[in-house]
Amino acid sequence: MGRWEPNARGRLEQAALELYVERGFEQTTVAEIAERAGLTERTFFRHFADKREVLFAGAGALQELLTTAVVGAPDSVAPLEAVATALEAAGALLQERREYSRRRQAVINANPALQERELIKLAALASALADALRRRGVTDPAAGLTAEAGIAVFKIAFEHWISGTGEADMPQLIRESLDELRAVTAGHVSTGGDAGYGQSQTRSSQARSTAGT
Amino acid sequence: MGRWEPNARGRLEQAALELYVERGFEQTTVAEIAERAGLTERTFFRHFADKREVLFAGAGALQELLTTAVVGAPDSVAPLEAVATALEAAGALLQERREYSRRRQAVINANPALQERELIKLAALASALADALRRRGVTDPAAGLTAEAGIAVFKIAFEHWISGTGEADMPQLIRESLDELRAVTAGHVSTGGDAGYGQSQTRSSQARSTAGT
DNA sequence: GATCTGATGTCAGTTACTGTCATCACAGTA
DNA sequence: TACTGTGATGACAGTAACTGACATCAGATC
Repeated sequence: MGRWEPNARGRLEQAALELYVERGFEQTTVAEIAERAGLTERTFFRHFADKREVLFAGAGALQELLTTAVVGAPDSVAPLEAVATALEAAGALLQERREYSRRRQAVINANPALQERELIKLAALASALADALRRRGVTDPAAGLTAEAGIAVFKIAFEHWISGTGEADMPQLIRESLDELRAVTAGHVSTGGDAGYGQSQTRSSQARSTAGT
Repeated sequence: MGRWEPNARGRLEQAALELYVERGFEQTTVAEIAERAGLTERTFFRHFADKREVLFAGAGALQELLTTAVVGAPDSVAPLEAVATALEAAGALLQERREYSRRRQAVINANPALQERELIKLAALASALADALRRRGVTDPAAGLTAEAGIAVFKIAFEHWISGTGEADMPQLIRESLDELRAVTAGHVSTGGDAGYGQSQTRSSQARSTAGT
């Protein structure tokens, strides 16, 4: 493989995922990844900030998609609904690369250092979503909370999707997860120090049973 | 300082925070921390898994407090309320060490690697909260969503508290943040593919204005 | 064909982190 | 008092992630 073979970055990504699957993340050295891609260790670090980042190259595009969708939603759409619709679109995209997502997530789930990286990417998504909401006129702290709630909904739906047998539909799972969140948070809004207790938890399980297929 | 001075772990924690504040996290070597604590680098790594972990020694106690509070809450209390009450107790605890929290958070906010560690600690808290809820009989996915929602509420409240001038009361901020989440998520629970749009976002800002002091 | 530019290779260096074994303080015990 | 076991620490060598500096090469432009 000559020095100027095309798509060095893509070759590094593929080699890394292969090796992480074959022998695990920690048991793989950057030198090995580079060698399989026909490059040197130094070149790896020119394309990716560190050994973990090679698994998260697509995060930028996802963030772009989400923020564009939120900013572009009609004014009449409520903030959380705008976020939910954007997440559904992202979910539909993920669904097109199901096997890749599975393999990648298996690697991440097997390594805490990779989970840390995933979490900060999700936090960055939440931050970008909050910014997009503010551009829609949503004020703080509602913007931040709506964004965080959206990411929580996505996380739960994604977990369900990735661990399922393959039948589940991501946009639908996201919608169901959102319904569940609404059921779970529905309750008396306190007006001061003393809280409004006494609500049965039957409420959430009832809502869940009606939210399904 | 002799070889067997007491509280080696505590000395390492203090030396690390001092140095991270003085010259920054990345500009501090583990050897320097150990030297200031009167120990060696090797001993540092016997007490802490890595250079970041020294800032998160208290996470275990916090998790203990939260899960105990959730499991011990009366049966009549709704899941999200049980979580909120536990978070208020944790917030009250944090408030007793405000200056320490401030310094520590400033260090974390200045370094992405530390933010990653903080996020995985929060994720662990969410996971522990979800487990505690399941022990109360809450089913999935409500347990996971309620826990994630609780952590989101806490994150927003904590940000507000740490960036404020010093007057704010953590339990109250948590309660207000929860109210805001309830306002933001309140809405039509969809029963299928098409979503119930058309809700004005005025709702959330109105709720916010009434939730304050 | 000369030159410029950007991607890559080479090499030396720092530092986080680990494995291994020696050493020390202290507690118990005869 | 001497002996012994135990746990914490020190000393030292080694691996691998990551960085800085400079050389080199392929292709585009003139």
